[in-house]
This record gives sequence, C-alpha cells and structure tokens, in this order.
Amino acid sequence: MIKITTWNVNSVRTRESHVADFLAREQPDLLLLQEIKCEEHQFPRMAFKNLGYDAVVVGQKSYNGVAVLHRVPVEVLHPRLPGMPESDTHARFIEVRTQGITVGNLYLPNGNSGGDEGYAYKLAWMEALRAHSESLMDADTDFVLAGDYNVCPTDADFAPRALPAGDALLRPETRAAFNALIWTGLTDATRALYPSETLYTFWDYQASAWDRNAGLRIDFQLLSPRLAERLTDVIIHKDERAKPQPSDHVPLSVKLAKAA
DNA sequence: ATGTCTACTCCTAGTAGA
Repeated sequence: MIKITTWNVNSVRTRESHVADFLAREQPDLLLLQEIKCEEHQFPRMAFKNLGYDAVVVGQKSYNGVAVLHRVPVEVLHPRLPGMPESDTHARFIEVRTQGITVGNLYLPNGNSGGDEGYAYKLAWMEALRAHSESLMDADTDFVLAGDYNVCPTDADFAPRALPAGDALLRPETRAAFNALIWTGLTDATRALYPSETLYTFWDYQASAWDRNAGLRIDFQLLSPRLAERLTDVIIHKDERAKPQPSDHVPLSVKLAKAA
C-alpha cells in the first residue's frame, strides 16, 4: 500500500505545526504541499525531519511554491512543468518518482488576477499539463497528477453562491481544458469512489464560507489507468478546516494497493 | 463580490494575490 496526500497549506511556515501534526497522525508516504509561500532556504525542514520526513522543495518568494515531504526515497524528475517556457518563474510544479510511480505535484494558476493575460496563462498551463499527461500515457507510465487545480469541473463541485458568475474556476474554457486533461485517460480518485456525494476541499476565509458550508471541490488526485485499478481509499480530511488558523484547503489522501 | 488571510515593503499601513 502507498498513501499519498495533497494539501494546499497557504504558507508552510504559518502552518508548520498543522503539517507536523498531520504527518504524525496520518503517516502518508508522500505529502504534496502547495502554496508554501517561501523560498527553499526558508522551508522548515527540521520540523518534518524529526518525524522521519525529508523534503524536496521548489520555492519562490511570497507566492506559490510546492514541496514533497517523503518518508520513502524519491527521485526528482522535473522541478517545473514540461512544456512551459523557461521564462515562467512561477514555482507551481514538481514531479518525483518512487515505488514505481511518477507523482506530479501541481498548483494550477487561479486565473482570476492579471486580467486576460492571467487567464490565458491559466489555460496555457492547463494545456501543458494535458500534453505532459499524454506523454506519460504514451510512455506507459504509472502516474498521479495531484494538487490544487483551481477548477470546479461541474456544477456539483461548488456550493450555490460560493463563486461569482464568470469566475475563472468554472468558465467553460476552464472546464473544457480540465476535461481534455481527464480524457488523456485519467481517473478522478474522489469521484471514482464517491460518484454523487456533495464533497468540498476548500472553504474561503471570507463570508463565513466554512460556517455556511459554501465550499469548492478544487483539489484532485488524478490517476493513470493501472493506478485507478489499485485505488482502495479516498479521504478528505475535513476536520483540518475546523482547527484554529487553518489553511483554506483541507488535505486529500488516496491509498493505492500494492502492485499485483 | 469580497465580510479574511498571508507576505511583502520605500516596514507598524498599504498593497497584491487568492
């Protein structure tokens, strides 16, 4: 069995104790973090090292930033999303390999800031991700693409009035790009096990979103075909959102059975 | 849309991003 968790922590330094508590309690093999909001040298490695976890970090000052905490050895395959230009300095992707599985950890652009250019960047990023998934499929790789997608794929994935009309998370072009990614052959782990439940992974800090359950389902673990066959559990760690000083996202875990 | 949160700076108040 391998347990993989993804969590947008909205600053790893602010959320250090939450993350440490989660590792101690849940013992994932990999914890994929997004929005660490710091550079690599500022990453609080020691707090996690004490719990048996090492980190690979792609950081950036103030914004974005992804990291993989691992208690099993990993090889870093890509520190950025293949297909995006070198001039793109956003720290939004890291891909590692362990136990015969390639794991992409991603923080997809929100797309609501920066006007038309900001939204075009989101769509370009999504197309690069689709092309990357296609190339992994062509190579017959077992892989997971997990993280904060900043996409509500269907109307079942957000609460009524949780988003304004025309938000970048639910525009038709956004959904089309997400579908194109899925159609490379991926399985949304959450929907595979819970096809029709109302499930969210994010509640805004504003407008009493948590108290009103005005949430969004925007964090996903997408599985390649053989890994989808091995899926045994999906856990949305909703209790994290009720804690003091929480992230606005909660962790999402999958368990995959040992390869046959 | 913005009732909140985070990090940064021409740093203790205002801005940007989410």
